[in-house]
Amino acid sequence: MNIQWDNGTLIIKGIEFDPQLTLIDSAQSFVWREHEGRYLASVFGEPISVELIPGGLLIYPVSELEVERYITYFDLARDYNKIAREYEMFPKIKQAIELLPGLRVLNQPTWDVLLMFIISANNNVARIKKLTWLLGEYFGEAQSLFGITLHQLPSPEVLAQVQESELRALGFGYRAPFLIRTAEMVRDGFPLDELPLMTYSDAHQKLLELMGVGDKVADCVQLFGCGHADAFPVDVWVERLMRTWFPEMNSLNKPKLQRASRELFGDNAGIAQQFLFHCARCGLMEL
DNA sequence: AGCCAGGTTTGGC
DNA sequence: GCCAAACATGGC
Repeated sequence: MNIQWDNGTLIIKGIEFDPQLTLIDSAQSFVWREHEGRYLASVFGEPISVELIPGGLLIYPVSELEVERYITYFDLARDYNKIAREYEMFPKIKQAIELLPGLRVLNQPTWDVLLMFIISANNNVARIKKLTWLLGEYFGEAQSLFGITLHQLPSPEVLAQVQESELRALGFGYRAPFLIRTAEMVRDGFPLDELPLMTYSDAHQKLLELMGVGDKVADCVQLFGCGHADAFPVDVWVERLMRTWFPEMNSLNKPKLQRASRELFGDNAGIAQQFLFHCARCGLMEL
């Protein structure tokens, strides 16, 4: 990986990164949008853009102090080829990783992931995107980059003050009180910032205290927002694919399947999960 | 009309 | 502890 920073522009060469796949299509973040070849979002309280350039990736604006933060956010330091090789004994995983070059597992702010995946419960990707967008548009700070208006997601303090009826009117349905209740808990001291430092199990148990967070949402928050690469979210697609491609899982109920998969796939279970999930959901591998 | 979507909560055993 | 039903919404 070759990193060049000059006056707010960060150029990274020698890595594979597919912004369309990672930021838009893979359903791990719902804040990004594409506009004329650029991918835009408000992250870490400021607007940011990503675009592919010949031989690399251009990120703007980035201060010199933020370079490391964005390397981490886009997970550019992880060696995905090495992970593929380490899954030699699981051909389905190796195959899935090789089918999706440039897909990376983002390391997003914990709070953002928490909001997006409370919304995701028993919901479809198009509507999760729409509702995430509405949350920012109505309650988050507006910002602008290249003439495009972007919105941050609301802070816990702001969201905790929103009326349930207001969220329901926007289409959040029964998730409305979950979002508000969780915002109150985080505002009142729930230790979101400590989760990345905790073990998988400790963080998982802690997250379950939040309203609207069950096993699956907790795993997503840990994988996409706490750096817990060993978290293994089991949604309807992953349950389906595990039962088909790993028939030994068929005798297990969902919680046991989750635990067994996580233990079977080890420290990078969540990385593997993301590739399997996308392959199954988009029909790249036959179920 | 009925089923599905990156499930969680609640209540009954 | 395990299981079923209820829960909002929109697309097909």
